Amino acid sequence: MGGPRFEPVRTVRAYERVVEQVEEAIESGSLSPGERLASERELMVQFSVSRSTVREALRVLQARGLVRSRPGDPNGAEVLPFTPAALHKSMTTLARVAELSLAELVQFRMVLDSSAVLLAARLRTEEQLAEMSQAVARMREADEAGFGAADVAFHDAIARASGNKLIQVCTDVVRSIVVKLIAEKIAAAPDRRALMEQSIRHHEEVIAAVRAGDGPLAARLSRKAMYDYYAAYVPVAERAALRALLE
Amino acid sequence: MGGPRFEPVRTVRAYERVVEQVEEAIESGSLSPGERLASERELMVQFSVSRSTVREALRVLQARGLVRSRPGDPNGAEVLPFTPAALHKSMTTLARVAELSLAELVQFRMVLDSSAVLLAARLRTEEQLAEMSQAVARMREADEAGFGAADVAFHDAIARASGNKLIQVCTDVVRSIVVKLIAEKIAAAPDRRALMEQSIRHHEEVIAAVRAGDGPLAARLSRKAMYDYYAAYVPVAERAALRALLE
DNA sequence: GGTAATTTGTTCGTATGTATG
DNA sequence: CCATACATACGAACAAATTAC
Repeated sequence: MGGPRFEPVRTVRAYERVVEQVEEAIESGSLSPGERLASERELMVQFSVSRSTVREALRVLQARGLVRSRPGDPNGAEVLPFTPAALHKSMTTLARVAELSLAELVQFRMVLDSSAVLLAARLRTEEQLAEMSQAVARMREADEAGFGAADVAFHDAIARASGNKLIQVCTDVVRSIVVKLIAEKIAAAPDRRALMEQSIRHHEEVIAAVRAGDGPLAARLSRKAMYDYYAAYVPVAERAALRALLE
Repeated sequence: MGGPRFEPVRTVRAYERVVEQVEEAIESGSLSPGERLASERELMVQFSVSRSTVREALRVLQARGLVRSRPGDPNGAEVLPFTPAALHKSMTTLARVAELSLAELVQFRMVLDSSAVLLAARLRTEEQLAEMSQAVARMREADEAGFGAADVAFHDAIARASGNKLIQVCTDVVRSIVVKLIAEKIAAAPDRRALMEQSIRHHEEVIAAVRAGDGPLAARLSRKAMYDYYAAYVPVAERAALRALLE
């Protein structure tokens, strides 16, 4: 005994080796968005594997949102710019199989959004502040269809002003999941118009606090705004967990 | 003109149709973890597609962490219990291709962890409080190798006590990414022992605040603890963004 | 323990629809 | 319109691995 410490061998499939190499090339930047991979027939030569193996690897890379291939394209598969599509997909799956409640999703939004607004109050530029104001202006002038889009633009401006790309991406992903869950309920709300106007007032208060540089106040207002907008769709028993964030 | 409004047709690949059906079965619960899919040869009959198509679909489902297949397994592919592996993968990819800085990752941890602790101060059970104390006790008695594991256990107990599964998963994913980024630096820190003791004191203060039910205090202490532990590894220019969360 | 049967991993060949020039 | 090259999809075959008898 006392010999070399061997490690268990994990048999790694051929297609995985292909995936690893292409993934590494993309994530390290040696393959940039817009560039093309070689054709499948060429890749099978470069990797010394069969066509099927190349294709299985491409399917995995496509599922991860890294490349896209189209039939007939004389160039090979296209390297895609990063999109949070894969993150969105896995978080949606999480929401379904882990049975995330609407309350948990809204609570998560309250946390991220208020944190973004706290940071934005410190770090925002004048341009970003103008974007927020313009978004709210569009919310006021928009019909019920355009309201949602302007609201997204507002929250996205906040998230960008936070200076944290991870907050920005997660905010966007979770927001779209929440909206998809209750879009019809929101559209069918009897007091839709009143809710929209209340939301606009809340947004203006948040902007005022951000402009004044009062991060903690802006964060509190942001949480309150989100609670008032979504609480009606959350079962009564779970609202207490949301209110715990309102102090 | 004035005829029916046709919609653009998105050609959908055969393997995608297979993926959709299996995915729907799993996410809706009609296929549960531990259950088996039919063998590839049977699936090609059920879906009326070739074996290659079945395999491409299985590769995608495997990449999403929903199933696993092993060579020779007389049962088909196994439906897996949910793990955040896919979420972890896509967030790691995000970190690399979007060039997330360590500062952004630590900032995100500060936001999530302090929110979890804020909620935990309200919602924790006595058992969860005991788990936190036990974890800190293990941190004190552990060597430098066991310290990290006990620290993970502490933060996981906090996250679970928050009552929000999304916070719990994201905390875990981002933590592991951060640790992977700077594990060697932490291990090589000259004042490692002092940092560990300081961290233990901070954790005890957080527990005391949670026990007292003072969420805002616990949250502040949590942010301070994380800042003190990680700031040394963050470039000086980016530390200001972290301090913005310390009020 | 050894052998047979079945399954996945992988390869190869072929046909078809599609995009480019 | 045609020729070329491509991705999509199918089917047959062999190797490697696992289970069950």
